[in-house]
Amino acid sequence: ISFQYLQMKWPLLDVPSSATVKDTRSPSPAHLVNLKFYGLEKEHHFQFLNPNITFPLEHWACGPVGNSLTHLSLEAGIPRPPHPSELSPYYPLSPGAVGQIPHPLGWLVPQQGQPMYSLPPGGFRHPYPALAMNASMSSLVSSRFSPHMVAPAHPGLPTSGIPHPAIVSPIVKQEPAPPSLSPAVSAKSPVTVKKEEEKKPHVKKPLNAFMLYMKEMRAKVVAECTLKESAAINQILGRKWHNLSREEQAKYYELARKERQLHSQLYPTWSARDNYGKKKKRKREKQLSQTQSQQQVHEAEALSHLEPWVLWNVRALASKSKKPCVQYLPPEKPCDSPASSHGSMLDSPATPSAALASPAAPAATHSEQAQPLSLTTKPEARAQLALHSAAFLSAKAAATSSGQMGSQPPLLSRPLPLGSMPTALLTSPPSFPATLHAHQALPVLQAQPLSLVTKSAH
DNA sequence: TCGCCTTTGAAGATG
DNA sequence: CATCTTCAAAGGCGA
Repeated sequence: ISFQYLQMKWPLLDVPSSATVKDTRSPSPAHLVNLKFYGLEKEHHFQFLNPNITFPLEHWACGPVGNSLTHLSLEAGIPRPPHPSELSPYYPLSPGAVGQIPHPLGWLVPQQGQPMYSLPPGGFRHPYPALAMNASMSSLVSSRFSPHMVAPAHPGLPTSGIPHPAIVSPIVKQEPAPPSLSPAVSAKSPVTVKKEEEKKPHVKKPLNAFMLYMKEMRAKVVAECTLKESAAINQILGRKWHNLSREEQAKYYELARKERQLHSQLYPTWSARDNYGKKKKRKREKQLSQTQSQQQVHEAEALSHLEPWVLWNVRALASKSKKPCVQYLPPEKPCDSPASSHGSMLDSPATPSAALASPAAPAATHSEQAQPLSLTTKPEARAQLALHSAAFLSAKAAATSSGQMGSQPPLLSRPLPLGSMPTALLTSPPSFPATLHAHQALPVLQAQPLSLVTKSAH
């Protein structure tokens, strides 16, 4: 099943011809089924699927009543930004003049109305003099990447002292001459070192493809929704991301790759590790307890004699131990995409090393390279794909809160006869048989609308 | 005021 | 090597 799914979903895998590049989310049977039951966008119908929802979803009026998210529909009406190679009004110089580091996100500018990498009030001196500078480069670097991590090619150049948006440390912002720009001091006391450590600017991680997508689309989604909560918006964006065509996603993967590339050039010594612990988190605790809960589930599942619905209850209990949180959206339609983290196994672009190893390939072929779909997809991932169903996703949504499931094996690994499940539990069944197709499962779901989806409801 | 929520992806950490 | 954890953005919300 999983093999067929992959083939349907990713024809390029076996036939990497250009003809197959288009419409990669092409009509697998599951898609057709989804379209049949969910409409062109699953999101259109969530209200019908979840008639009893009483939480935030209620005031989730995005656009005209009845439309819900209709016009959030991806392909419908949301203009795609021009490819970097197309742009330019905002960045007059040719990419080649940008020190071989063209602004990877320049096309976002006209989209957002304001530059993604905007110049701070008062302007900004280019922090990376080694690079040829123009408006494009300047705006890029000025927005997110701290200049202070970069060893100046011309140390003598005056510093403006203008704060950099990407620099988190307020101390550094007020520093006329950041430590890293100062001449090396041969001997420093531990105190001094520590002090400078604290002053060390916080260079943020480069945005990944999804983050770039969110950044671009958030405003649109927010504009069309009354709901402003980012958590909700992000759920929408997550789904929209999955609904993007492979080519559209490829754009963002490519941009992200360029971001990383640029980032690594700007901050050769920077490591993601540098930012570890920058955010104070209690999340750690929560995730640990979540892991423990998952462990309980697995332990229970190890008891193979348990009926599936018993296992489901076990899972429900495990989920209770988590902090209540709201799911703003109904479960995702089945097989719409691999979904979630494990979906990334399919959707992800080339590995960083591969991506970096191969410089920007011609657009035509690059999109193929940019999202190669894992020929190396792991067996368990394929199994997960095969087992995905609307119900499972529902269960997943209810039982997880932070992507833990993304790396977990499917909770149910054997076919589950629907008849064996208590009717009440059908409101949120753990899974359908792997052999049961979505079009078989969905009517059941509709007949028995999924129960609600706030985790706090339990 | 701080951290959580929520999403995906990249990368470091861990076993 | 596989899995887990953290952090990128965003803004409302609760403590």
